Amino acid sequence: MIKNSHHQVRQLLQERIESGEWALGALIPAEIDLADEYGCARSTINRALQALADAGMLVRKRKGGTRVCDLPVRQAKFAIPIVREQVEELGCIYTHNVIENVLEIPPSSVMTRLNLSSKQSALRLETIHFADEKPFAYEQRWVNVKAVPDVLNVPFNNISMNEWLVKSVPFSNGDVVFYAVNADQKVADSIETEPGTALFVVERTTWSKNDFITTLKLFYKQGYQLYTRL
Amino acid sequence: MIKNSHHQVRQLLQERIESGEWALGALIPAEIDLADEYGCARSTINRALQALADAGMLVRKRKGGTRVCDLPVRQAKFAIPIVREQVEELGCIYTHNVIENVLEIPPSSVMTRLNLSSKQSALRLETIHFADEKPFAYEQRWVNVKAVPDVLNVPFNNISMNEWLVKSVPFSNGDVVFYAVNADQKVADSIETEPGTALFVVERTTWSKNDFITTLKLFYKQGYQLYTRL
DNA sequence: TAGTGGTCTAGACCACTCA
DNA sequence: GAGTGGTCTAGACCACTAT
Repeated sequence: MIKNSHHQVRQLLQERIESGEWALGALIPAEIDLADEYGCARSTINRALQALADAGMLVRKRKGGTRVCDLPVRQAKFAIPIVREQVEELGCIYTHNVIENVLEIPPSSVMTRLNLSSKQSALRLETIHFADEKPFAYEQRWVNVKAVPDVLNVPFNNISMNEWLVKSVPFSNGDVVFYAVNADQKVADSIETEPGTALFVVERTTWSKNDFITTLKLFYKQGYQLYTRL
Repeated sequence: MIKNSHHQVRQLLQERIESGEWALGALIPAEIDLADEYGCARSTINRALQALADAGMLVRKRKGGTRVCDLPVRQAKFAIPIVREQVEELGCIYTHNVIENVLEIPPSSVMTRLNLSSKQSALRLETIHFADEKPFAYEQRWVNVKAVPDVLNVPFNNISMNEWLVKSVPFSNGDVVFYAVNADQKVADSIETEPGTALFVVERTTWSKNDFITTLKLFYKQGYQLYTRL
């Protein structure tokens, strides 16, 4: 009767789903029956089934029972990395260069994103990230100094703004957008490529409780790929 | 002493982390102590802490105790959608047009990805996806017919290959790569744009148990953005 | 070796929702 | 009303690992 562990039970149940023993949308036995079949407590079955439901393989309803998901959704989970870590994972040495660092009134698009009123200024940063002294990515960032006043006193020689913010405002929320864009002259110059080159762009805005912290665009040098697993 | 539910306990604990009450890397009280403090069973605390650890906020070790994660990793989860659903979410009518559908020996790059030996042929498909009759994305796909022989008998007028595969081989694994590319002449023609335009590309390979199923490239029309939440 | 988290159990009660 | 999953509890044992 195999070992009782929710991991093993989960694995066994998953195999029964993948093998097609239970068709898409089909009702599977109730927790008590499975507990009996596998010779374990109901709560062990419950943990396994909840995990499979989290993974999108099952849909559960009280009284309605548990069904195999009829419209399987492939979902991917990936980590939004710090640029330095991406570079170092490639086996390269990371450096960066802050080419702009000014306090000024942002354009209205940024004002909206950071939820600022019209008179407030914000910190504008432009940074080039290097891998082995070759340009890797170009970053345009605005920081809401009202939300993180300390930012004005940090010297960004050894640590990038990205990393400093992650450590100072650790568990913020955010949204992320990925898209492709043709490099304009300015971006092209920054990462030493031709204008018009297709670049992968990440746009990110983060906030914490009620304060908007920062918004940024990150233009990766051509050839960059974001990889993930289903 | 508030209600006992792992959801509520999780929320309360999360607030203590976000507020900075427990610093980055700091040790937090043991499960038993927290159970005592919140007046609930240890297993309730355990569920809450495990959830926070899953979310990347805590790191747990036997005997070592539970610590706030020192290097918070922002992770995002998103669903890999079916193109039809993406189009319909925009409020547009979805149609598609299969412009190629041939059985032939694939190039070696595809052969490797599908784990085929050199003599085996595979199904090559090219599809244009439309939103309100305007091109939305262009798809190049190879299908391993040995893994899904039925595919040869399916008429792809009403259902796209993507959807048929999702339903026929429901819970496959896969990897996904995102990047940007300049449109070549062929792709540009397919989605009615200029060569050189920066396009967002998704490359995906899926497999199930031991069989490789399909590999594809999806070129989205300019302006497409992939959105997600941290 | 001792303290911590990981897990299982048996029983219980409740919330939801289908018929 | 009855059957299902959601959750809590108290107790137990084990696996790991810091000291």
